[in-house]
Amino acid sequence: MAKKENQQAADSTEQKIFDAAHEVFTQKGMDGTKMQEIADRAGINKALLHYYYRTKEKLYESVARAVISKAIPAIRQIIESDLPLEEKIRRFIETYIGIISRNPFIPLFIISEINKHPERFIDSLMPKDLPKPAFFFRQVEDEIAAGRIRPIKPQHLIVNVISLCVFPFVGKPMMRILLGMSAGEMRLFLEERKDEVTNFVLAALRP
Amino acid sequence: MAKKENQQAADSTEQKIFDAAHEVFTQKGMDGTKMQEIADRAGINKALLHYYYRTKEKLYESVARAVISKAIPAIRQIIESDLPLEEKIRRFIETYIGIISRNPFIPLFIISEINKHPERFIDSLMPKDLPKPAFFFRQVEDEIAAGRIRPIKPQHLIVNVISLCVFPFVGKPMMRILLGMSAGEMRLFLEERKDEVTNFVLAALRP
DNA sequence: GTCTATAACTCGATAGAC
DNA sequence: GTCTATCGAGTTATAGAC
Repeated sequence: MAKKENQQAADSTEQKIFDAAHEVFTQKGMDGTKMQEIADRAGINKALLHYYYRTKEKLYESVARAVISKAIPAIRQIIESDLPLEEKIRRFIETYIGIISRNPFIPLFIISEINKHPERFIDSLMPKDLPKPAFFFRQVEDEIAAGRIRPIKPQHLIVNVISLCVFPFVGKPMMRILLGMSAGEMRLFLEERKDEVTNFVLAALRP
Repeated sequence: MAKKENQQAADSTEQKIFDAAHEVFTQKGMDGTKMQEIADRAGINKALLHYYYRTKEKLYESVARAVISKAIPAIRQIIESDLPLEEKIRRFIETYIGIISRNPFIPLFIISEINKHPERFIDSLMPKDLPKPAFFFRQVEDEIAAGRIRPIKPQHLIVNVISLCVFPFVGKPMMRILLGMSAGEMRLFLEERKDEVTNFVLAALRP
């Protein structure tokens, strides 16, 4: 199992704090998180948190930065690759849903925190190497011009794909209630999403 | 303009408090909201908040209950109607995106708060008259059997439609950054979603 | 009903012993 | 490095005058 890159050994105090903070912050957000809860989960006391990370703010930033910079590169690589469009869409969906399944709290964390502090994210937490969708857009337009897919604005296509991948995880509790599913049924249902989203998107693109 | 149903006249103190609380709670959530800010926005002082709603918790519950019970009936009506499937999908998307456009903070509020306090929602805030998707499911299966639409699990169809409607609004700031849009461009882009989602879904359903 | 003043409490942060 | 104890700022909640 991989360690957090620029962190200490997995069971150092600093790492235990970081892991505990990661868990609590991503589930409860900045405001909802208490330093006491992080300390409890790390099996130490509050004073130590401040010894390693001077303030709650700094600990939060450390977590947020790690979360964001971990989420982006995989996506970027696919978006900017020169795979043919259909294969690119397949891999994007496969990879994206895979990441979210393994980190189900991350999307809502990012969305909530961007909404609450847009400046902080844009100014200091946003990585500089965002995916550049320009090439992907040209690719879509070429396929449309060649009559191989139905006309659609590339921006809408990308937003549609992301929506179909992310939202069912973000809105899981809502969906469960609406569809009347048990926790187990919901898990199975979400596992089907890779195939479902791929089929749905490719079907929508047929000329 | 309609008044909140079971509330006092629109400019009574109690109503002013409720409206202010509605605005702040839906944008900042339970934890992010300060009673002082609600008091300021209502043009009164903190003590009065406690006079009308004994605790912050009770005020929050009052708002949350109103938000949820307002969001559901319009949807329910369409889902359970006996319109033909295509028309039902058209109206659902039209209505749903319309509601969200006019109340852009509501979806994220509901999603965040369900995730933070699932028990509270399910136990005490969920209305009893949830939309019953059973009839809609049968309708989808009939269309598939008749060969009029491509085979798809009805549960996935409904989740797909909701995802396409809701997520772009919830993830607006993220989408703006990714697509490099100005606030104005984003507004126009979201206005196109009614048509885009309708076309996309109906295209995906072609046999 | 509405206000001012303040009590009671929560929580991030620090001091200081070991 | 780690702990206990405590401070101090900020918030919810109440007491009491008008």
